[in-house]
Amino acid sequence: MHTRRLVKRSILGSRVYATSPTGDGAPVTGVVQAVKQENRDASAAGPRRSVYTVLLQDGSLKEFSEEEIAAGSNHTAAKGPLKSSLKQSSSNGVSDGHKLESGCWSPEAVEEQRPVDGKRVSRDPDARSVSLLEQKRKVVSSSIDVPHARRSEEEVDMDKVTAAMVLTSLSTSPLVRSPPVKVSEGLSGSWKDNGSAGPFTPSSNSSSGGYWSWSAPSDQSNPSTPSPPLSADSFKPFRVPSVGGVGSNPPGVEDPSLDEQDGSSLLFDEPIPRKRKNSMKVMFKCLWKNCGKVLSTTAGIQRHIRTIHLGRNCDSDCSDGEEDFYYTEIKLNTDSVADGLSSLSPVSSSVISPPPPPPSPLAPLNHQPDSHRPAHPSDSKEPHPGGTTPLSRSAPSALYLIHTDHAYQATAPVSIPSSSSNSSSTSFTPTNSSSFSISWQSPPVTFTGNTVSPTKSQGFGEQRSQTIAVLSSPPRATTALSRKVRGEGKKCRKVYGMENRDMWCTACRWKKACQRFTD
DNA sequence: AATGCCGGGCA
DNA sequence: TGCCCGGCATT
Repeated sequence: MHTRRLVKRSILGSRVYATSPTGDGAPVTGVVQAVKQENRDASAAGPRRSVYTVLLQDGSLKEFSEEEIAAGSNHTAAKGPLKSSLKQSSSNGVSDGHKLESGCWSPEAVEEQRPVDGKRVSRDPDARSVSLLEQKRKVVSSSIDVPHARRSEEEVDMDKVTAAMVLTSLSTSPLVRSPPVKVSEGLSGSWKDNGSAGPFTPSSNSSSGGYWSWSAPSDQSNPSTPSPPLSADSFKPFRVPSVGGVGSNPPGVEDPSLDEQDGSSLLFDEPIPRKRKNSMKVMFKCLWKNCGKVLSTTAGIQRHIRTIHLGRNCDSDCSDGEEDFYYTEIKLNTDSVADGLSSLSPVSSSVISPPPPPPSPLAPLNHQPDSHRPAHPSDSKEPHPGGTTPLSRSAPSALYLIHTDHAYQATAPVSIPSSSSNSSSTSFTPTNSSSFSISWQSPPVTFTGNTVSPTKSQGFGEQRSQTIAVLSSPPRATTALSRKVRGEGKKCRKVYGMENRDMWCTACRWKKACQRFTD
């Protein structure tokens, strides 16, 4: 049966070589559009039993006898109209042995080939009818190409329009200033490739290297490296609805708009629920001893470190990237502390506007060890303004993400007081120059160690992002620090159940942290 | 209540 | 070191 199907497929739509109809003997290529049986179509010029209607390269249809053509291996979609030749065609194999087997088309075979055809093919004993359907199938599939192409163009246009609209709305929105950036970013590749460390360079601030990380807090699984699969996954869902399921669109044309939609969808629709919360501000904190300077741009913080602490005056070009060691990225949820934090950035608080805040996400708090940095002062607790003790807890409010180029930079838990009910703006102040410690007022917060590496986009590939998720909760800081965050994924117990305990990983069997389904 | 897993005990 | 389990935290 398979062979039969192969034969059928090999003839129709196949590229063949034929002697030139002009008579000069020069070989021409064409695509077989139909096969006729000579005894049924006496008008056919073919001397033998089969006549092949071939669509030639110039678009004309010619009929050839078997001897006049040689089948090629390649299937090529027909591009021209074939109606005239369809009616009387019947299906045949390439060789004589196959072509006259009128009964060779078993209903199953036909059904299998045309599962979507509403008509009952199997009822028709006549092979010609069957082959007619086959022909139609070919024609349909081939004729689809044309409309598709047209449609995709329209779609692309629509996408462009949509993208433009989105852009317009976004760019005019006071809350969202970065999307325009994303557009340009999208051209260079999937914006998700930024990972958690992807630098966004606002068009208005490209030189200063303004940086917005749009990564999700929980993107820890792929800290800094691009994740094509992921982006592809998120790509499809949007692509399908927007393009209408039409395949084979010119990628070059379509991608930008797709990125656009994808991006906007990510911004507003949140395809991957837990991964796309980004109502965060990204700040960069100088980790230098006795310097808690917080800037809003990587360039700024780098410059600061380079000039102030490293004593270098040269441009970032001559930087060896050492600055990266001395600052950390702080991501913080802006939902409730945006205002309080705005006072944080002495430099360009205006530059950072709260990203579109989808209601607060799950709050993994990524915590950066600071151990490596020179004489880190932040171990000392910053006297909390409100007189509350560091561990005092009030209403939970926000979560903060602290990103660092190097996870080992920060060992001491950097705690950020979430200003919730009281002292919203005062609780988080780097003013205490000696340390940038923050005290917890809110429940579990997760710091992610992520590569800040603004330089990454500029060719600095050396920074590796390392993500360490540490959960610390104020109430039981001691135990919480040591205890691992409960994994979200399925564990052996869940997967295999108690009855299949022998299938568990050893860790699960020993009631230890699961090693098989790690999060 | 179920689940995940740390800490600790035992062989 | 491998194994097991009490007990706690989290869901």
